[in-house]
Amino acid sequence: MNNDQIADLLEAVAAAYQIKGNNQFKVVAYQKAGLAMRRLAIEARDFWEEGKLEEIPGVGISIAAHLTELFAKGKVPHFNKVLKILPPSVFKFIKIPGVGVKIAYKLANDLNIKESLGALTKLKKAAKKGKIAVLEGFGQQSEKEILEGIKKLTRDQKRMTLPFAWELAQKVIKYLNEKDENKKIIKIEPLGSLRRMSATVGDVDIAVATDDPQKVIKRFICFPEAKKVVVAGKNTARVIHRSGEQIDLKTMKPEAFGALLQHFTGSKDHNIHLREIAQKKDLSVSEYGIKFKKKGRLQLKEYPDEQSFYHDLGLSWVPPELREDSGEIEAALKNKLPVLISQKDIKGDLHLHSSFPTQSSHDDGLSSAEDLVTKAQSLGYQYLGLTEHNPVYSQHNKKQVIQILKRKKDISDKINYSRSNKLFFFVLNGLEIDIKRSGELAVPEEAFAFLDFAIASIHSSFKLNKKQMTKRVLLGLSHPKVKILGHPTGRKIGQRDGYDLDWDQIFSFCKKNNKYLEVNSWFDRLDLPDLLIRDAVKNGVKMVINTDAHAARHMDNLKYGLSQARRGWVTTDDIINTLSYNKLIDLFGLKKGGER
DNA sequence: GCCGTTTTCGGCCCGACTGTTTTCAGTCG
Repeated sequence: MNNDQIADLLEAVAAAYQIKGNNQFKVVAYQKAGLAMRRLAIEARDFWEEGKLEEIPGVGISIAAHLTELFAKGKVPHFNKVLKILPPSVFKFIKIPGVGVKIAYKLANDLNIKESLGALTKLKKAAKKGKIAVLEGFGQQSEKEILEGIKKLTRDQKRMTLPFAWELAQKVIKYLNEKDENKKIIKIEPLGSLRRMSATVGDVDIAVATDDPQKVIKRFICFPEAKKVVVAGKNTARVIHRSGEQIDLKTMKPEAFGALLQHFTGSKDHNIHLREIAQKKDLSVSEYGIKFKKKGRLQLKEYPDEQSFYHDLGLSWVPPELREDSGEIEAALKNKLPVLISQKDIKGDLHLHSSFPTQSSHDDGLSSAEDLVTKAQSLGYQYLGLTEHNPVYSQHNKKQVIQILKRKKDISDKINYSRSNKLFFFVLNGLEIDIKRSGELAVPEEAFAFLDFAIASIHSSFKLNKKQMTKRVLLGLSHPKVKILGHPTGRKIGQRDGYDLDWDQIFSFCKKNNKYLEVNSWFDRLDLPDLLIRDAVKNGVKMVINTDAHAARHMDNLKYGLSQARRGWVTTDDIINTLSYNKLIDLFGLKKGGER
């Protein structure tokens, strides 16, 4: 059983306890334990094998005992007994927005829809026949909302990738700022998972600090790419973008903007933890500010910015990317938050595809090597790595591959030696090489002489089991010229999960042999994922943040990989492309002496 | 059921919204 399945189980038990009317805190405890499972980057089974289940936050003596039974025997009779009271359809119903466990349970029983299969269709039918409105506790309105909820559910199941949401938000912000002749917008910021730079985003939420909310809202609902205005209220508005995505705007007077920004940035768990801390100090926190007890009465204090808000709770300001309640609050209380990496620390991009034709089975890039260099210089970099795909191995013999790579090397040599050294810019000649199913690299040994370094990546046979896949990756990484494991999990957001790897083995191999895990910035990869980045940091494994650009303009995407690194608590020291050119080639064993 | 630099017992986040209600329960973020 993997972590997500265990989370499903624990949450189902929580739901059953809720229906049974058990202690609500017991219910919450199971929900928390479920969430903790979803957050683990390492399998809970591994914790069990090491006897460390109780080290998972939210897992205590009792749940640990149940999980132990689960791993040892494959089932937990106690859970099965508890779950018997819940018809399987309930778990379909609670996915409908506006329907929680209680309502789902009532619908399942009163309408006699117990099976999971076809449950939503049956519910829809019942609603259309007016069978819900007549149930006790329901009415016309709730029936209508359930119908709309089902519709929304089918539409909403796909979350946006971070880059899509980010660019949409920037468009709205730019539009609002451009038309703001009277400077009504004092501050404007994205909110929620978007501001926290989570890899996927549900809705685009934007906050504006202003003294004239009506003017801003009037402007907002005229956004040319909006196809529908849902609501335009006094302080908030909602439109539907032509892509179908929802965009919310929230306004607040500048004096109180800090608490609003903080509250709606979340995460929910971060906020809950903050309020627990506040409570112990006899304070009460909300989106309006902090209430202090004064002479027995509560008095609200407002905050123009987040810094002063966090300060009054005894914390240093927490970067949004860290606000997941995964240790950042404890660190902020001790003023020991890490200094996160930022764009200015990046000295080069080591995963770029130029238009040089390597006769690969994958895509060539669209921009010439020279154009990539120009772009890199405009970004303030000192170097870049040209890493086109290897020539397709089934259609080239050794000699042909070497010829292609020789011509490829000429291009970087020409750039490196034809320019004035005063420019202080260098091209590393690399290659992105497929790791074949067997673990072999897809280029002949002799070809490596023409390369400065290589990235090894998996582009096929994703379904090997964990043991085979780990062996394959480690074999691929073991060549001395291979320095980087490209997009290490192989996930494609919204399309496929990553393949199964034994991360403990990968981490210790990388650390021992100076191999570097890539944080790939491509929009639907964002790979390594944030949780694994955090684990890599904890294990002392160094990484490289690359764009995998197939055109010069894609080199601007580095911010997305960077954001995932920040979510993984990454500092400059953890990332090798923050090194100067000389230090980098030293690390790669390429010290050439002389002017380079 | 979990958790602890005031606690191993006694607590456990806050406010808004909504619909079906006669004073509130359920859901959401």
